[in-house]
Amino acid sequence: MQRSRIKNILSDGNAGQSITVCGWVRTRRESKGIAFIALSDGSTQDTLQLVIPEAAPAFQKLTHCNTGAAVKVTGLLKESPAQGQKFEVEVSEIEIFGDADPAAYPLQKKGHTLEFLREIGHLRPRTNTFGAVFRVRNILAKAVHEFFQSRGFIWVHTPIITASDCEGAGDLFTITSLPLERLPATADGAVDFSQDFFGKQAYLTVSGQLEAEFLAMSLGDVYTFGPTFRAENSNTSRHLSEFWMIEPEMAFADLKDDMQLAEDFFHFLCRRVLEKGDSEIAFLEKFYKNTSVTELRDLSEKPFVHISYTDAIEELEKSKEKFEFPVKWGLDLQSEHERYLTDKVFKGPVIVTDYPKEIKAFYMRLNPDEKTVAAMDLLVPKIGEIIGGSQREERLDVLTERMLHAEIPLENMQWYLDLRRFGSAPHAGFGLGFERLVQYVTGMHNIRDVIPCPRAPQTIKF
RNA sequence: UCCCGGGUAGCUCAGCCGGCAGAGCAGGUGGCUGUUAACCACCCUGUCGGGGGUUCGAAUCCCUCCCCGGGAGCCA
Repeated sequence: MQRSRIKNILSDGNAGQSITVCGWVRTRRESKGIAFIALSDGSTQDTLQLVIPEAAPAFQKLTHCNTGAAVKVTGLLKESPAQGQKFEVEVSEIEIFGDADPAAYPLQKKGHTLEFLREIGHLRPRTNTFGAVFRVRNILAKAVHEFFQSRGFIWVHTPIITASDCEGAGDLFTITSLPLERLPATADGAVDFSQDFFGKQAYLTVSGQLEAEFLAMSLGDVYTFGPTFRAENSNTSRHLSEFWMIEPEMAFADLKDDMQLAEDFFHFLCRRVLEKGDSEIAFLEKFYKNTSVTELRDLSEKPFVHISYTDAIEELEKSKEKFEFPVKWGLDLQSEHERYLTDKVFKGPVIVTDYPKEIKAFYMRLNPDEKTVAAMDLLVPKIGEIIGGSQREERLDVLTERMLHAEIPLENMQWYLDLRRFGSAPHAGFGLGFERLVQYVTGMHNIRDVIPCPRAPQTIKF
């Protein structure tokens, strides 16, 4: 179907040209002798104003042209004599593909709460809010590839179905083709997964990191960008059961390189959103006031604050703030502690490094003090942890000992230990929760509003 | 999973010390020569989340279940 996109019309159109556009009616306003329609086609934040004079044959069809209707219009592009838009289309013909009964269509020309829109997930992308969010999401996704590709990172596709169950990254979904109504059992009553599809228990991945490591240890610098699954019973505005994660992994790199990469990455992403999503951010800023162009500009330039876990604890201990949870070296930072650091002390993103080994994963490299590991978390205001990374333990003996201590069965992990047996080298990487990034950039409070089909405990639609 | 707060018209909410079910927006009809979530007038709208109980009488009080939101934990 021959049609022009509204985005292109508004940026490159010439007054006087004849155009055809397709889209959905946002609002219709009528006066005596003239009618106006705001049309959206999803290509941009702005709507296209259609003007229908009474004399045009299209005027007679307006009763079926309600909010939500899908239409095709042909007309003349003109400079708009009124304030509010550069161009408008004087419509000569209008074709209605599908109307939308105003009495039944849930999206009318009024404000709706995000909670209500969450209940109509299939229609909410038609709102200007969700249009903005999903376009920003696309800008960010593209920027992720641009950033890594420009630096010579190779995009690797780690498995979604995995046999690794030992990452300590939360509960896993088991996938099986066994008959659920009659599961085969072993002698001791457990499910006999040897009869399952893969001959052993299989899961949906909670992270591509371990696989990314062996790819980094052969291809150099790599990154993953794909879906991740956690079966945790988390009911918060920051957790999803299915989310997208980005995990770069670099060979011949230490924690410093890792932090530099995270910072450059974050800066680049913010810059791209400002360049490509300015009208989306401006809209979200105007309506929700949880994000701002100035803040993003700041984020895209300002160097991150770095603080060690030990110094962070000291900072928290000397604060007069009343915390619900205790602050003590060796205990993990709680949300309230992280928020204090980002919102009150440093007023921006903070990288916390060198956490006690007991509270971090087995694969993180043991520091010379033998008490802490070369880990780093990027904390941002409001959201909290958005990136978690580390230099990986490359020494076979140290890694083996830490795995034994963490009670990780070595027999399934020989492939991982092989990387330390043959041509081991320092390497580092991190994981970035993509939805948290979108959340942070758009200012959406609830993570369920930055993914088209959110999956969470007791929540699955479509 | 735990702690709070909610569920009343299509949407947002008032009514909650028991006594006839309300408002704004949306929608409909009419008016208006250029509107910007237009404006003005009139009209329509109910399983008061489900079930049980107390009472002459329950949206309102009690029990219970379901759902939604906020916070916490876990994490990205």
